[in-house]
Amino acid sequence: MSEAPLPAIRSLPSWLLGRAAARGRTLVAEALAEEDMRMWHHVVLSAVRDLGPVAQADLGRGIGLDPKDLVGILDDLQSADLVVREPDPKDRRKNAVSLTARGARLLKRCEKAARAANDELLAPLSAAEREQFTDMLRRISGTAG
Amino acid sequence: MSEAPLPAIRSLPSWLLGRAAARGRTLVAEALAEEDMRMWHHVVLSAVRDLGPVAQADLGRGIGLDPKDLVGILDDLQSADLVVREPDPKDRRKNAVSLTARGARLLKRCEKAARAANDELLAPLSAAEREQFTDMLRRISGTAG
DNA sequence: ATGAATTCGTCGGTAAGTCCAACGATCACC
DNA sequence: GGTGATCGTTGGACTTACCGACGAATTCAT
Repeated sequence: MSEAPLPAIRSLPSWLLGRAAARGRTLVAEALAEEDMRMWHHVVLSAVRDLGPVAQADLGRGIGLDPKDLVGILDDLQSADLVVREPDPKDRRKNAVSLTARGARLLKRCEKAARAANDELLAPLSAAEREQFTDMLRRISGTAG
Repeated sequence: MSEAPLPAIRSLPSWLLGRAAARGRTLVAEALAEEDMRMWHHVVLSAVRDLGPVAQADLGRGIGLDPKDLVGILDDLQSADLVVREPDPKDRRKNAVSLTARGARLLKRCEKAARAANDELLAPLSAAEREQFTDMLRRISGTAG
C-alpha cells in the first residue's frame, strides 16, 4: 500500500513501456493458455494465415523471430495439425507453410481471446485514446509500415 | 524493405507494446553500456537515491524485482563502490542500503544517457504527444501512483 | 516471558526467451 | 561450372523472470 514515489525511474517512458508490455504479455498469455497456446504460437499462426503459403525464412523475418526458434514453434503447430509444411516445388530449399482447417479455426478463437486481453489491458483508456495510443505505438515500435 | 502487411498481429496493442518495449530496452541498454551499467543496475541505483537508506526487501518491492536477483545487483554495485549495505540498528535483519558519492555521480551520467535514449525512442512523437503517451502508459502499466 | 508466526537476506534451481555460429542442401549468378 | 548466397535445421551461450527453502532476527499472542 505504501507506494513510495520513485519519481526518477517511473517517469522514464522506457521503464513504463517495459512494465506495460509485461502486463500486456501476461494478460495475453493467460488468455491464450485457455486454448493451450503460447504467444509465439498465436503470432506464427496469424502470420501464416496472412502470408498464405510462405517460406519459414520469410515468416521469421515478418514477425521478428529467430529461424531456430521458429522451427520449434512450427514443430509444435504441425504436431497439433494446425499448420502443414510442404516442399516448395519452385525452390526445394524452402518449406511452404500453410494453415490447416483446424489451424484456422483455432486461430479465430485465439484472436478472440487476445482481443479480450487487449481490451482489459487498455481498459483505463477511452476509445479515442486507444486509437491514438496504438497509432503512437506503431510509430515508436519501429515496425516499418 | 519488402514488409508484408500482417494486419492481424500488428494491430494488436499488446504486440506493438512488446515491440516498442524491446526497442526501448535495446536503446537504453546501449546507452547505459557506455557507463558499464545494465538496466537493473541503473534502476536500483535510482531507487536507492529516491528511497534514501532502504531495506533490500522494500527496494525490491518498489521496483518489482525479485529479492534474489536484487542480491546480485547490489553485490555488483557494492563491489564498484556505488552503494553501501550497512546493518540497520533498529532491525538487525535489514540492510540499510545507501548511495555513495561515486554512486550519485555515476547515476547522474546514467540518467543523462537514459534520457537521451528515451528521446531517440520517442523521436517520432511531438512534445505534446510524448506527454500524452507517457500519461497513457502510466495508466496502463498498472503502477499504482 | 515463551512459543508461534512473520519478515529479512541469501542460496538453489527451473523454465522460457533471445541471440549467434555452423552445417548440408539447394539455388542464383557470371 | 564454380562461387557465393539462402534455406531449414541443430547446437549451445546468455539473459531474464520466477518460485521454494533456509537460518537469523523480529513481532505477536498468550
